[in-house]
Amino acid sequence: MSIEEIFERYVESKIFKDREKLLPDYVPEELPHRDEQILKLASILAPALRGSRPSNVFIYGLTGTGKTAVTKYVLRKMKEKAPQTVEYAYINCRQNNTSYRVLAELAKHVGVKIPFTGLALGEVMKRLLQGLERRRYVLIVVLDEIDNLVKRQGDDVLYFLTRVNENLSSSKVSLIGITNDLKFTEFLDARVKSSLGEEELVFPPYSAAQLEDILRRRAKEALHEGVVDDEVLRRVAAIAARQNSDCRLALDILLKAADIADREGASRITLEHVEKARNEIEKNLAVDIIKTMPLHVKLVLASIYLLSRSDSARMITTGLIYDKYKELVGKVGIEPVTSRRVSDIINELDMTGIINAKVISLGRYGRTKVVSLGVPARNVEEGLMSDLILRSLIENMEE
DNA sequence: AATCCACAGGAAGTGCTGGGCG
DNA sequence: CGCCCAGCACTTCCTGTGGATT
Repeated sequence: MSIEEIFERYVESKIFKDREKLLPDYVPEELPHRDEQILKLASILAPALRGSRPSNVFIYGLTGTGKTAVTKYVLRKMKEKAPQTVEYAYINCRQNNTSYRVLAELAKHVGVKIPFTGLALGEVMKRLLQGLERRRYVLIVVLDEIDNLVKRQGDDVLYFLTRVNENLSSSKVSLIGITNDLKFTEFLDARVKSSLGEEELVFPPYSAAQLEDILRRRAKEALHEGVVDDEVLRRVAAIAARQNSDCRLALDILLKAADIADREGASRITLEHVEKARNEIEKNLAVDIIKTMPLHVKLVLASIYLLSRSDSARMITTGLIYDKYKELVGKVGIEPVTSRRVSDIINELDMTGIINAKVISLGRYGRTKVVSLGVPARNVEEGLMSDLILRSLIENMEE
């Protein structure tokens, strides 16, 4: 296929009308099945329109339940209504996962320049305060995936932000904390907890039927007519429903399936396209994470991988992993990290979902963690193989 | 009922990076 | 220039513990 043909095919796609409408950060004009949450959030935040400080809000809900979309949607509407008095700052705490970065990001919204490293935290807070004082508005700060911040750094920043109004006369600050960890508040200082949780909002998962409805509406915007039928939509909805009813995943699969169909030059999306899309998403997720892991993390993962294929009956425990890891490290000729560190690495891997780890007690034979792979072994292999050191290591072991 | 294994995982500290500020 | 800052990857030292075996 020539380059012209590829471009030509893309320009006059038989599948897409407007591909952007399926991208993850697109917020549609209507958010079906979230009316209750929209109205509640709007009524909580409404005082900002008159220039008074709304209550802080805490939003719970699993991934892909529309928390971020609803929040952005409501704030956008408010800003349209009162562009002079209302301002909002959306900060994702997964990307900005340190106290410093969150404050620096916030300062940027207020128009204060903060270098990305070097300053003392207290200094950043001072400058942020000065910046806020120069303004006259209600600033609504959205801290998305806030659990990432608190678990790693503690709640110092939150404490500062909940009390920031005491030091301000012209501007006001409200907080919206979003998390998908329902037990999150346990980590919080009591004062922060009560202040942040002035209002709470829970986002229940979508039902399969609701997912299907959302998909149908979105497909209408993004795809040409007749490209998907109900059977395909139902299938996508069913897959997502099994995964905690994650709507983002549902849209992701639909997009990928549409991409595959488009690339093949098909005129409709079939169940096979959906199946391929699902596999590809699953694979990419794992492979991408593995590729970017630091060396020792890869080595630990390689140990688990090798153990799981050598003796499938044997339970894989921390001690076994550490022995294998030392063996691998020896072959490469680098110094091993301590077992304490490996224990942390196993936990890190567990959090990504690439492995599953569970503490169990073997009675007399101690207390340990049993580990298993959380994704297909070939995906792990593919991820590890992209690293030259790991590649030669694994190929040697297989002989 | 007591013991004791094989770790789990907390606390504190080190050395390094990449940057301030005066 | 010298000193300070935050963050990260890691070490050192440590206390805690579920439950099969004695």
